[in-house]
Amino acid sequence: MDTADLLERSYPGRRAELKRDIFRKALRLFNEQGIEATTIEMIRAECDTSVGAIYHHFGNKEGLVAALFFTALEDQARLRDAYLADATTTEEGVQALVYSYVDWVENQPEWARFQYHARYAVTRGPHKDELVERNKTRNLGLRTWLAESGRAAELNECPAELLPSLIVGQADSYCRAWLSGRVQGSPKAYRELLAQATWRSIRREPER
Amino acid sequence: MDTADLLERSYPGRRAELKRDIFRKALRLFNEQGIEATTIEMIRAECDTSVGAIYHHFGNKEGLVAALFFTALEDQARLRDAYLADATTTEEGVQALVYSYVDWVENQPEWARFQYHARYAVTRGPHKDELVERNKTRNLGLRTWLAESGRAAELNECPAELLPSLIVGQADSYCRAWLSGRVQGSPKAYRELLAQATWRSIRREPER
Amino acid sequence: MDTADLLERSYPGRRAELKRDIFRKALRLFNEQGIEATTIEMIRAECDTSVGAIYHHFGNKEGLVAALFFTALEDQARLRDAYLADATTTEEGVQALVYSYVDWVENQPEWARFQYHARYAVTRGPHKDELVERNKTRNLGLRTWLAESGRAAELNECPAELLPSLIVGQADSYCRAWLSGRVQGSPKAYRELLAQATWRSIRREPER
Amino acid sequence: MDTADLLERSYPGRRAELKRDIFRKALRLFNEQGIEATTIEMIRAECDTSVGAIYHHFGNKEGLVAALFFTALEDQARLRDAYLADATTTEEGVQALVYSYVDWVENQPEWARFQYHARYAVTRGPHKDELVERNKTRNLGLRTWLAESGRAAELNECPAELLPSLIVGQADSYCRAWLSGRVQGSPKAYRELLAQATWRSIRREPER
DNA sequence: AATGAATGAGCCTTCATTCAT
DNA sequence: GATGAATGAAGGCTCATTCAT
Repeated sequence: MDTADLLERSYPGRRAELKRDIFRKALRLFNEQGIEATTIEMIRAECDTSVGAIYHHFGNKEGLVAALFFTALEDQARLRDAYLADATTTEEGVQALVYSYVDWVENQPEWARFQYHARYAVTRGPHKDELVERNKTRNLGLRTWLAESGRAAELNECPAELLPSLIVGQADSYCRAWLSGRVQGSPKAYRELLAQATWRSIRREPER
Repeated sequence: MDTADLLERSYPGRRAELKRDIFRKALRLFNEQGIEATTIEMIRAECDTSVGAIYHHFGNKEGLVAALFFTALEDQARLRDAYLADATTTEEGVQALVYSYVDWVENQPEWARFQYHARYAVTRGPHKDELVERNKTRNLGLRTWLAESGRAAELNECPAELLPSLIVGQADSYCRAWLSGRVQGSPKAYRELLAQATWRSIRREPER
Repeated sequence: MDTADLLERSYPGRRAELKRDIFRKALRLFNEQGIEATTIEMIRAECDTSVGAIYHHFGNKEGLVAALFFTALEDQARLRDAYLADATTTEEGVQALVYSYVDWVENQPEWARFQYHARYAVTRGPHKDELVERNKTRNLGLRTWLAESGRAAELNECPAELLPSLIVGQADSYCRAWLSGRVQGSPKAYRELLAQATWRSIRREPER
Repeated sequence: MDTADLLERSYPGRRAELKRDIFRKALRLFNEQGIEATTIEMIRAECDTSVGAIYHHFGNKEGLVAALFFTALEDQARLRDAYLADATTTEEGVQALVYSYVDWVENQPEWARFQYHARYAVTRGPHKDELVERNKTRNLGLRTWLAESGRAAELNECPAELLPSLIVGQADSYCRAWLSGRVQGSPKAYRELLAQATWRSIRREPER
């Protein structure tokens, strides 16, 4: 599954063709040049359209960035929820979170890269409220799963606010390194190692 | 130890007073407004100096960002190496890495926050070569420690490129969350939990 | 024929009205204040437009200077080729070159003055290659005429690279003096004297 | 005779060493980079001195340009007057003017090149009155020679304001072409051809 | 005489956005 | 819906010049 599929999934139909084209090209430019360094004119040139058309579809530059960002977040959550649905035990659930994270980044490296850089801009921009709103809805499934009875018994005691970092921190760290080219090995190739390490670090250890 | 101390350490002497003042104020503005959104004029006004003086000392905006960034990296490495020097066992070494990371972020939250955002800019800007160069020298101590005989025997087998993410990923993730205000608990308060989790995830487990 | 005509000839049509206006006003300012001393803001104020419009049409200041310069060169060549077309003998050809040079400078003193000062800037700027290119095409007619059979027999032997200076040097020198106000007499009033002097200096003299 | 000699001649003595060094290096920079594009800082770096020292010796940038310009003009006039002193006939005088012009440009190409570009700046700057003043004194010898009885009888009738261009126009034109690299042949190699052409163009022709 | 940090007016240029066609 | 010329606020940066040391 590649970028085109992701877009077709998010914005289906023939009418939205130009919109999807702008999305695709803007995503590439934002990653290659940086969000601030990418001008509307560059996007216009790449898409062979007019600045007016871009403003017609996305309102303004921040609107385009936010739209891309939300698309990325929601696609990532979609995969996570799909993996989580198949997990029965707590260990399988943790594995699902690590696998889905790693797999999504490797399948959608452009969207992943963009998401890392765009979060800062969107968090401060006029769409920050919409972001908070969407975060809530999007993470409902995850919170439900975490809250299921019996979880606490299988995990080492630890503050709730620490848990997300313990679960996804190592995978996240490696994915960032891979996206920035500091390491070569594909995240997917290490997903078992990452999931096992994570599980060892948070499971409740048997009493001696 | 606060920001002023860090600066006095990096740029000692009376002559460098203005330079240190620009540093301090620019750091704050970059964090508050964002690097791109902070203008030279804002810094000038804050320091009650002239644009010429800023350019005289740092060449240009990118030079100022790079100087701040290198200062942060080197101060962070200084603490890491100090902690590492006291570690004897491998477990203590891993603990030193986690503790120094967490402690530095909490002691220098402004520098830490800046460093996260500035890396992207410096990596792409005209100081990228200097960054690579400095990275090499700065991390010599760490690489030496990691290469010491006996390490492999105490750690679970894993690719070398994966190890840094396993060691520092969880702490890094939590520090980012704390700096951005998504969590409240101080990183230092969790440093034992983080170090233990890390160690459990990478130590070589006894054969059953 | 004045500056307005020259421009209407070079950039015809109603759409180009603003472009022509910028041209006209910029030419005057460049001559009055000097090219370097003329700021985009001065041109903007004079044309009652926006800086953006100037950049939209000419790219940047160097682009505007180059556009003016090429317009001058091409208009001058147009007149030269027209005069040359009517010449049959070699003497008439030389006369055509001197007359057209002198007449053009007097008819278009602003363009002539500008051309003298802009050559230096364009030769060193980013349009230098375009200049070389255009020089070739523009001087095709002249080179053809000079190469016609029989020329050598009517002229004193002299190196080819010296000939242009012999033909146009005196007229050029006087035109510069006139444009800078060092002399009063109109170049056109002296065009016969200049052409005769030139012809005497290069014609093949009868054997004694 | 080269640039160093010219300077030793104009500013003799040991104390003036730094002054001469600034002169030499500034001349080169002005020619290589252009007068406006050369900054005081560039000159300072080249001379390994301080900006203060430059201002101490020349007042300001315009003062430095003017000092260089006057040095060039006066050296050129010195050679011209020396050549003229040896001429007895009118033809020899014209020859002396052409030869001295050509020889000086070839002996002092840097000063010649500079003089062409600096005239414009000095003519408009605060030293313009000094220029007019100096022109008068400097050209006394030339005007005396031109006014000597009998000249008119040997020259074709022509307006006085036209004569300088007739005499020096061709040589000047070729020298400019040579300095700008448009032609290769050394001016000196063509000095006889140039002087002869000039003489044929202005001498009084025998009645038929 | 020499130094060089400091000044600050002013320059060129960019670019998100608008709006008449 | 589409176009792209026009807008103009604002930014980074330069550089001649000054002056305290």
